[in-house]
Amino acid sequence: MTTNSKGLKNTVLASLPRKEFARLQTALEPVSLKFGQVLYEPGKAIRHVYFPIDCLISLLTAVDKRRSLEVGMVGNEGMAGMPFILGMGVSGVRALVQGGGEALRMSAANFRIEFDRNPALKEALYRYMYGLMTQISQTAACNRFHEAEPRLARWLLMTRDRVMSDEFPLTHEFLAHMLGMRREGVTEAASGFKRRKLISYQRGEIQILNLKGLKAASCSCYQIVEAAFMRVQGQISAVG
Amino acid sequence: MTTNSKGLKNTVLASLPRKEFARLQTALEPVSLKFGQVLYEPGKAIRHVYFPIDCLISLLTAVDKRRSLEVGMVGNEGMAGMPFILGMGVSGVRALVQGGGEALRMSAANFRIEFDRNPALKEALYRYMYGLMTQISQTAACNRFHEAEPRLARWLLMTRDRVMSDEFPLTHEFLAHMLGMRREGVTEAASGFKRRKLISYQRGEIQILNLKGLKAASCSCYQIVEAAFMRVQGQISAVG
DNA sequence: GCGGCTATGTCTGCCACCGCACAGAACGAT
DNA sequence: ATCGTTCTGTGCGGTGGCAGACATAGCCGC
Repeated sequence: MTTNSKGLKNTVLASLPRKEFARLQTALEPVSLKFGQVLYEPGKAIRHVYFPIDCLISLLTAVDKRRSLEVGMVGNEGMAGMPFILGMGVSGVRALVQGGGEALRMSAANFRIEFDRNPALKEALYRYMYGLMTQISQTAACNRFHEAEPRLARWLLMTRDRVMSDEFPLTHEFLAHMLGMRREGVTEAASGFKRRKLISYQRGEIQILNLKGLKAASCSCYQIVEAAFMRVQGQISAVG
Repeated sequence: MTTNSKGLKNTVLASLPRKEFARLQTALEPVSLKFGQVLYEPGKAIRHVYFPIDCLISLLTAVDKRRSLEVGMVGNEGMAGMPFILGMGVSGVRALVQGGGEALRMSAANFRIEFDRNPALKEALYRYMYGLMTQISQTAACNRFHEAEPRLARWLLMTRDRVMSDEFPLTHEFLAHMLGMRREGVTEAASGFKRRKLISYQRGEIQILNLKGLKAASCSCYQIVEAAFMRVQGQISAVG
């Protein structure tokens, strides 16, 4: 039930002791999320929390009608609906399904109950929260300092890690919204990668051809963020 | 004990029921923080948590030797050492005293104990965490999209709100590190404000002359962030 | 009151990215 | 097959902010 048809699973849920997970399970409901679906809107109430299995959810902050920026990415390493673990019922950001796939969801009411009486879940989610904070902080700096190409590369790599596939549907327009730049800028950066045979794409389908090359083209922020998640997942607790 | 000589106080502590605060108090220790002091380094253990009273702590992410960016600001509305409430003992960011002043601090060990058995403190801090997340997300977008002048204005306003004074020590060099830009860029933006009589400054002392004008010169991110903190402070809980 | 240090002012070239405009190309619907 | 739509490619002028180099001006210690 944690795993989908391909044997993938949500690592937060997978980290729970069997007994604690068993209690959760009855309240979890498998759902299939579709590309473009909007899960949360800023200022609006959160109805469900989502544990991605092989889908990908983007957290976006908008500054005006046209311009937005992705501040966080939620894949199978985490959960969407973090305000809830802080006792808040409304989202501060827009949550958008950026890669379609399966997830497990739970109603807000059920989650509140389960979260309160499931210490292992609590700990796992608080630790994930720390990783998410690190990710947000790092991407903030990245988006400020680094140029289009490295940022695009980082983004593709992080997406790949979360959807567990070298190929995913994605238009330049969409990428522009994520990276906080113009569609033309994305085209330029992407066509550079295409020419160098790092990726290929056509009409909304992107494929990673040369993983190593893409990593070399990305900024160090990629490693930093991924390392941060590794760290929070790996250990029992960093508190001495 | 929550209040300093000028009657200012830390709002997190002030929000606690008298009884719960009383228990905390024995473990709290008043300290005077000096400008430039470094409280946390990324990857290093956190020894104390800090509840600012009239000082200001900056949370910074560095991308290389020269370039850094402020991702969060902690004043008397919050606490420094948030990883601790997530069960982590190391900081992900650099914490720097940006405005000298008084604070109450508690050792990591004591905080862990108090935090665990003080539900009111827990709730207040989790709610503050939500506000901090909003702040970080918003400044991420702001730092990406908005120009030097509005960003500088926003930063001065946010600082003013937290140090509770229209005047504070601050060099252009320092501001540059906060805003993720060059010292020369800060000089240019600041001299524009000076010419327009919004601020005045000389050798590391900045003074706000025209608050309204400065607000008009800042971007909307200022209101958005401040409104977010108002919201988390004002209510019992946003969960229905 | 001199020399050194730190803070601020200004200039010159440069470049990544923006805004806009438009052209081609792939796909879907009828 | 044709048309409209969506996606991608590419050009052009403009500009904010970069890098670096200096010049000036307060402040400090001796």
